[in-house]
Amino acid sequence: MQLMQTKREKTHRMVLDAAAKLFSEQGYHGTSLKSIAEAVNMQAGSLYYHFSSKDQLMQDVLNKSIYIIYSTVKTEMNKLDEAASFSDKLKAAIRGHMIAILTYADYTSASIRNYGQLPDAVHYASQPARDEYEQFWRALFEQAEIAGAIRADVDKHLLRLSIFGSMNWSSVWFNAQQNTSVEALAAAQADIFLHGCLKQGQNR
Amino acid sequence: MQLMQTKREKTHRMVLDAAAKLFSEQGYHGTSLKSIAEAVNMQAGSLYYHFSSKDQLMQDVLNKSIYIIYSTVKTEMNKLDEAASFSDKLKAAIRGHMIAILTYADYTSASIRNYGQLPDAVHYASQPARDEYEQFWRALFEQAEIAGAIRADVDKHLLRLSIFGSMNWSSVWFNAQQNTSVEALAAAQADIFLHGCLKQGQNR
DNA sequence: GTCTATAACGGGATAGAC
DNA sequence: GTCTATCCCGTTATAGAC
Repeated sequence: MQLMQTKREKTHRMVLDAAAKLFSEQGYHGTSLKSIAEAVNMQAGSLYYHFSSKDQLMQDVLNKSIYIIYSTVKTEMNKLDEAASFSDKLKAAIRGHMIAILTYADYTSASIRNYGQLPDAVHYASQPARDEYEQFWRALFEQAEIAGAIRADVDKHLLRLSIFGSMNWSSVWFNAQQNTSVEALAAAQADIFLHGCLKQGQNR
Repeated sequence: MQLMQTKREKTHRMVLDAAAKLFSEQGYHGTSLKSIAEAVNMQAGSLYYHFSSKDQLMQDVLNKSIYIIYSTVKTEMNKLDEAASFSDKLKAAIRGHMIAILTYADYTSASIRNYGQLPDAVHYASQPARDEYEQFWRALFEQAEIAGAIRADVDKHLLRLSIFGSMNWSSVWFNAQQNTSVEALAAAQADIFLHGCLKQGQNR
């Protein structure tokens, strides 16, 4: 086991962190290699010792972002015992996704905010990992439907996309919010999607 | 009243339409004036007869996008009679926002997807209009709270942001979905936020 | 109104010194 | 490993012809 990082590995990581931050703030095309290099006190040309191209850099940010999100969600799901209800599972999945998104905001928001605006090659290279994660969510709602946990007239497909939209959009506004914990936020998100906002038995 | 458009006005609009489409697909920084000009069979230099700069072009796209969304929402709200419940109002507001977003997808998605990735001057110039629209939604939920329509333990602020996230994210995935009408989609969105997805009285 | 030509600049990427 | 120097290309914007 090799916990000590070589200088090469440390710098590699610092560059990737800086790239993620700038890609998330200014977009892929709005970020120059020079600005990434400046963020780590280097010259632009030096980056090529660590990365073969700007595309490669973005690629690595994307892959890391998807890995962080999916593995955090898996961790939260694994905390559940076998008798967990659909509500518990959805809450855990949302908690994992939100923790990942808001804790590793540079990576995940770089991924989310540049989605669909990247060179085709970069986009396609990250598609398989994205699909695999999406498949996890599809399965979650399919199981819930089979178990009879969700209303029959709710479109599962739309429900999933709605939840994704809410969660992902939080990476845009979260910085402004210092008062709420990520855990509380995730719980409140889940509550809205599980029970809606109307007062019980009320329709006004 | 002047319905006839001059050639100048027609071309101006065609250029703006092309810019909105490309800004939405490739982002502000990823879009060159040359590609906008090509989309309307012109040379890049000729655009400057109609617009003073690339920033100005983006500025106009943003303003038009916000105007379209807010005015469509107002139109839907005005269709309600005075006795309308909070449910009716929320449904109408969501319907208006969704109709605007999905019908004028080039403009609205150019605005949504480039949010926070634009030059400061461009961003700030559109802030007042954005704030005004946000204020409409804030007021909607404040009235609902006073009227006792929403659960006391629901965070109004988060609820609004969640709904915005869901709606805005739909501009990312909607192209893939040809089977559902915008009206039906909006109604389903509203239903999820009003009533949640759980089967009544169920918590599994 | 639109064209062509061009100025002025910044971008990604490479080569070789150290 | 990082630097400097440089190549080559695309970008925004302007000027003047038509």
